[in-house]
Amino acid sequence: MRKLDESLLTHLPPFSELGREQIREILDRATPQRYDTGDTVFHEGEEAGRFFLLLDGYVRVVRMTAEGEHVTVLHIAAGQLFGIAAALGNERYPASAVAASDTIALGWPMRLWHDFTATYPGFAASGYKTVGNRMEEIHKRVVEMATQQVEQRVANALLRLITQMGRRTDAGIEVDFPITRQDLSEMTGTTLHTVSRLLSAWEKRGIVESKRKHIMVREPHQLVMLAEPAVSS
Amino acid sequence: MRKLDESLLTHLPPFSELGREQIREILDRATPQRYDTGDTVFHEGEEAGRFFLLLDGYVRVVRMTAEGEHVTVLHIAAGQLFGIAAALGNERYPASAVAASDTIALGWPMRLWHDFTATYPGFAASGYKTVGNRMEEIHKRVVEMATQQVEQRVANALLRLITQMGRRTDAGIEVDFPITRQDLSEMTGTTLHTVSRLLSAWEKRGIVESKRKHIMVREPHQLVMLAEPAVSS
DNA sequence: TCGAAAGTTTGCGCTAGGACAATGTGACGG
DNA sequence: CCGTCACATTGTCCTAGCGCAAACTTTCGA
Repeated sequence: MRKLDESLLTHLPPFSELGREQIREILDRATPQRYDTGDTVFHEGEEAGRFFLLLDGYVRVVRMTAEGEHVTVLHIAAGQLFGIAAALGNERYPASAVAASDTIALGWPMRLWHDFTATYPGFAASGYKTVGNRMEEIHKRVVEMATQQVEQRVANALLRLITQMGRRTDAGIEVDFPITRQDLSEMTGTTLHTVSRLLSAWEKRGIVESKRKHIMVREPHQLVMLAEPAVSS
Repeated sequence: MRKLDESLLTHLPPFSELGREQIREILDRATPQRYDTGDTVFHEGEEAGRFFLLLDGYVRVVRMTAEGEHVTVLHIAAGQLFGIAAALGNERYPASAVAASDTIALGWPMRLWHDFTATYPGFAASGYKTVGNRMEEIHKRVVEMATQQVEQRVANALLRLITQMGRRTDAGIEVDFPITRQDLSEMTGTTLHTVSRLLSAWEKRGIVESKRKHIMVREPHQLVMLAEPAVSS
């Protein structure tokens, strides 16, 4: 296997303060891994043996209920750490990680988490910042689920997807990985039927455009309007 | 003001590994503070100037929507750290903290967070563990809100309250701080009316017993049954 | 090239639970 | 002791959105 290039990491937050040799050390201990769309990187409840950096693609963080229903907690984009259970004092992964598109990740044995945070300046801070951002995002989810209607939640979910993992095209912004109505319903706590109806309605109004597994937002601003709670006055 | 006694902290996780003198140092830098029921310890969005340890009482972590609705994210019991924004790389508090009962807390300037984590063994780990537990709890909230009916959510919320902050009495387990239907509805994303109806129904069945601002669970096991998703078969 | 599987759309009926409204009741300050 | 306020209960109505069901379409493997 050929050596990984240092440029992979140099500009990423967890490593941006580090020198060439330090990055070399880190890379030499990493195991790169490919995952196809739908592959599971790790399972909820499994012993947290490794932590990861997503180099390319997208990963979905999913929890499953006793009844087998899936709930998507958040999405992770390239450049971010994930599976960092150790940062939170967990022995096991609290949720599953599933590749939302074909992805490449670097993995390290979890015991190195403590080495890395102790040794490399900025690494710990960056990791905790990541945790903080996710905490913030999940808080928002809770508030949304507690206060908003389904249409607003789906609009918000879609807006989040295009801002965080959208691909700009000449016709609008497209979600950068294959996504089904079912996926969107698992992000918003509704059914694929309702999502389908909403997307159909939005498509009629020219706000979105979608083909099987692809969703493109033509009028983000319109979607923002839909995402806001209905004004009564 | 008289000196705080070291025994306040010795057995609490963040400090359990520390010696007498270290605890003394920590206490000497703390500012104790009383809060009456309903007082706000800090506001969402406010600059995160201090972090706290709850010595006695209960604190509610609340977020507010643009429309002024409150959503209770979680509750904190005595012995726990809170307002630890710095642990997550936040400059501002991501939510408000409101005293759910008369409480006493110790506060430290936020810059000491870094000193404490660097200086005192076990302190950092304990703080991150706290964050991890809360993350886990919020995950569960998201899953509940996405998959369960209102009755199940309220039952779950009540179960959580009596396990984490319940007071055993001879007639059952009582929520250990004043709590209204409104409060419970803000924890579960429903209305106070629906909560009232549920509690009335449960009271008729002898599962709970409630007077104004007090809720006692007589039959926790029955409540557990209600908290589980309806079995169809 | 064809069939099956996966994803999507749409119709219809029903109900959980929200909105609105009115009344009841315990607590507390003057 | 009384008035007021905060909290609680309950009834009635109504609709968002789920469950169920059927049909359609795209993709992909044999």
